[in-house]
Amino acid sequence: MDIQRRLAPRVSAEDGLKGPPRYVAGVDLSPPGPSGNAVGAVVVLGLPDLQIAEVQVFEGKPGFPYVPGLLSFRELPLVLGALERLVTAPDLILADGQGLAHPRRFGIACHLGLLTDTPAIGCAKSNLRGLMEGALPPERGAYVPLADRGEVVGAAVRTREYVNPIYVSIGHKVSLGSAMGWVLACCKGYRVPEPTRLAHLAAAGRISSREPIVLGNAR
DNA sequence: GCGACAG
DNA sequence: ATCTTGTCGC
Repeated sequence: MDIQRRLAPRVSAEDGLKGPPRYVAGVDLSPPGPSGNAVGAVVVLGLPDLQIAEVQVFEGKPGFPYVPGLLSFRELPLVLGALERLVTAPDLILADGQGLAHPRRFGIACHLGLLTDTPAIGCAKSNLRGLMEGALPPERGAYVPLADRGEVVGAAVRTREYVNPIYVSIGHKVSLGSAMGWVLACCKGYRVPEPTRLAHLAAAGRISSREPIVLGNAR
């Protein structure tokens, strides 16, 4: 997509945060239901406690199919709808997908960061672009750079001992080193960061609005 | 041409 | 994203 190639140069890898973020948001989109509608969700957490500060959702019909490399065009319209309902402005946004680790260096985290002019980080559960430079040690916090076409586009980060890594890459207004630090600060016992994990639950309707934190495993 | 392919 | 039982506990 030409839009991605045109916007990619506007991504900033400089740290845009003065100190640690006070509010971190996670965003996600549910799969479409029987009606064809999906739900974009945003969950804002306070740092360093990771307590829920606010939850917002926005339901509608995705206007774009899932195409690898074009995820942001499917997910962002509904996610932005949820973000516009926020009262609590996040200092940092975590997206479920890639940032720079993308064929055109413009994954969903870059797109979201530019559109909101907010520091953003991509946290994907699987790899899309880049090869791990070496072996990944098994302990939490270990990481190896992801290289693609001679550039470091992100890192595979072990967020729990002995579990598969997540793929962290820059979205906007953040350095890779800071991004990895904040992602780890957001991981509390699960493979994925709390903000995106909770956004996933909120999109699925498993989190009502604000107060109760639903327990780990239920069906 | 072939393979790979975030959610 | 989804399809699914038993198995394991770093």
